[in-house]
Amino acid sequence: MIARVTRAVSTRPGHAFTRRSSLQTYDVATVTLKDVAERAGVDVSTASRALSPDKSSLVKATTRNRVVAAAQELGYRGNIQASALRRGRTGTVGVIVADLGNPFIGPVLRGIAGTLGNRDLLPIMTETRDLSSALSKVCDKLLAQRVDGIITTAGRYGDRGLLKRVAREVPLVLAVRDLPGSGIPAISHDDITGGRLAAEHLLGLGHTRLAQLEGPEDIWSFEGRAQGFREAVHAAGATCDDIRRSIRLPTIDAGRQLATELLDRGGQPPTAVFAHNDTMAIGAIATFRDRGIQVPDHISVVGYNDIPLTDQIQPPLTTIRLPGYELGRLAAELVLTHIDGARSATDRVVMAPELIVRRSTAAPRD
Amino acid sequence: MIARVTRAVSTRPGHAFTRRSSLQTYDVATVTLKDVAERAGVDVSTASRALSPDKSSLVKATTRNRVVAAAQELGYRGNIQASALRRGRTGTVGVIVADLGNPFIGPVLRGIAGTLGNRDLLPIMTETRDLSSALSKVCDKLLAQRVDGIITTAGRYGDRGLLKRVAREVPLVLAVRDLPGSGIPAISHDDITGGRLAAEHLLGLGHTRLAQLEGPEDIWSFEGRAQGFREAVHAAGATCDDIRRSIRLPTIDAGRQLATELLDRGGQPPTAVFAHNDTMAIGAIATFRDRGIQVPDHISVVGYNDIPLTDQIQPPLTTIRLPGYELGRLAAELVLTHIDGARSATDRVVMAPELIVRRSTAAPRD
DNA sequence: TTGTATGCGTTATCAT
DNA sequence: ATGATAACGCATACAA
Repeated sequence: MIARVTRAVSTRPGHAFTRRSSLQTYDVATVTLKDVAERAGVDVSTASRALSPDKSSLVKATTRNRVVAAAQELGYRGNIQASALRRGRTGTVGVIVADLGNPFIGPVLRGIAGTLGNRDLLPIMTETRDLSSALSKVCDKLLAQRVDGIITTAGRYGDRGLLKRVAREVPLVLAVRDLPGSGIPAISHDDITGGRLAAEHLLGLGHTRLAQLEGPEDIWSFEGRAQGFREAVHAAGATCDDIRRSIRLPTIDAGRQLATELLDRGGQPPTAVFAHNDTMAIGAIATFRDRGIQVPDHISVVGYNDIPLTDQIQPPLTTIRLPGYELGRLAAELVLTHIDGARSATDRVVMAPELIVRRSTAAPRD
Repeated sequence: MIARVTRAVSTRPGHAFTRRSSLQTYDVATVTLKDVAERAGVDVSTASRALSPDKSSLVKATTRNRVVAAAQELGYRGNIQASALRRGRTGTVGVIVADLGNPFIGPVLRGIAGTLGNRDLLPIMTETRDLSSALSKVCDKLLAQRVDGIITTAGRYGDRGLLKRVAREVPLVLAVRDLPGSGIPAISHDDITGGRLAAEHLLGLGHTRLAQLEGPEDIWSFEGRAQGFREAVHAAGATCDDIRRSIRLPTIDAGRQLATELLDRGGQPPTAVFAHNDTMAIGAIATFRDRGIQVPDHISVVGYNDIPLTDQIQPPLTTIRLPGYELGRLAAELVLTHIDGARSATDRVVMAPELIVRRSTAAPRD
């Protein structure tokens, strides 16, 4: 009944044997197409055709049924590795994220995984912690795995050369973080407008001394936000204090650091702050609280992303919504069309930001 | 210089050709071991040995260097599919999670990915949304991918049969959610003690009318928490109102629903509530706030997991810490030892919970 | 409609 | 220390 039993040993790969570890015994009794074919009384090629979704029409209904039945009875599961070797498709897509700890990434991953799953592809997940060295290694690994495509949310400007090279080998899609001028397909988000929305909201409330806590340099999303915010503030004749510092990841801790720097800078403190993402905003609020500065009474704070729970913190955070799930979904769809070799009319999608007003912003006191 | 150029066409798999989509051109100029061998002037078998970490000692230093140089120059990247087919190892581990949207899962995934990466394995990620049907499909897919092992955080009691079957085919490790009596290796967490700690904390504050908002049934973690909490409460002679309802995922929304049910139940409301995880706790607090019930003044709330940001919400949440990163790391290490076929003295690790007291709990008013 | 033959890229065995 | 060779499981061009 089982391949392992009816077959000579010779150079058979290790996993095909019943293996014994401490307590566990694995019956990796690999049922192959050959076993199915034998049981159905046909040739492997016929069995292959019968079980292949798009070739099964080439085989007579009755024999097809025999084959399918045999496969069922034996519990046959195609060997994707072998199939991949033969066809040049592995059914996997590499997914590269900068920081798995960022709550923003959950919905994005769900969007990706769900969409890939509908097409029977599986995501291989990797994290770079926003280190270029890690990105390089990770790309190598994914390429060695012969993934059918790659989606990355971890591209910095400095990675442009690397990613362009990767894009020549395999369909590559940038998600969240664009790399303008690279020509690499991207599903991103209009960060400039997002920054502008944040500024206009604060200006509309009457603020004139603003500041922004900038995310890591070298990353398009943050540069766009900075630019949109700064320009809108200056256009209104208000002042904008840019707090930038070489932080690597835009975390709560980074938010605390930048907020501290802002306060320690001396001079008139601003009455409103734009943090380049929600976690940094939360860190900043915590620092303000520690220093006895009330939000929004003494200082207004705007975040970015609208991660889960931002509406539950105190005060609920005013922020710019970035639709993570949808973005992940679109990125996956885009990489799929490229994998299919189809033309895509929409190689660059820029999603619209939306201002979510909650309680962390208010008119200035004076 | 490149395989594609110097080789006859015949039945060559699709991906080996330069492929043209809308704007993009892929040069998947697959450099094979054969190319490297030719360039180095040796046989493929020698090249293989030279490049294999553990066999490279069998080859003379000078030839090894030639091979390595040739590989370098050609940009050779081993084809893992082919290697997998031959050796029976794919270098991938399946990771199954219930809900990618749960912030708790980020650290766990990081622990897993990091540990696997150290050993040059890659995680393949899947989500079940806690649906048994999805789990079954996902296992099939992973098995068809011939993953070297599987780590799952998504096992319910009803999945025991399925998972036991899976465990017979491939090293399987349960993470977070144990399946007592299944004999499947597990890295879990002492949920009973966790529940007890929550109860003792509240009892110690003087509460006598308690309630718990229970997570989905059929899942060990939640059953353990429920049991530990209930027993400790009863042992102290206090009353424990168990709010259970068939929710599927323990989300903010579920927390709201259960809290609403608790309030609408009539009779004396409890003065303290134990929610089976942090997101449910946050939902409950939101509902209480909507109803004008202050936390902790009118009612104390304890959560579970200590997800990121629980210390930033208002009031900062008292909770039971479950060390996600560490747990993921241990799960990955365990699956690695089983993949290596080594015996593991520690097939069942139960991590200790820790009470984190913040501001959402206080003595009852009366 | 089905069978035969071949090769995908790699590694293990055997022989040299 | 190295080379020749076969086989891993599958899918396709071609013949029947």
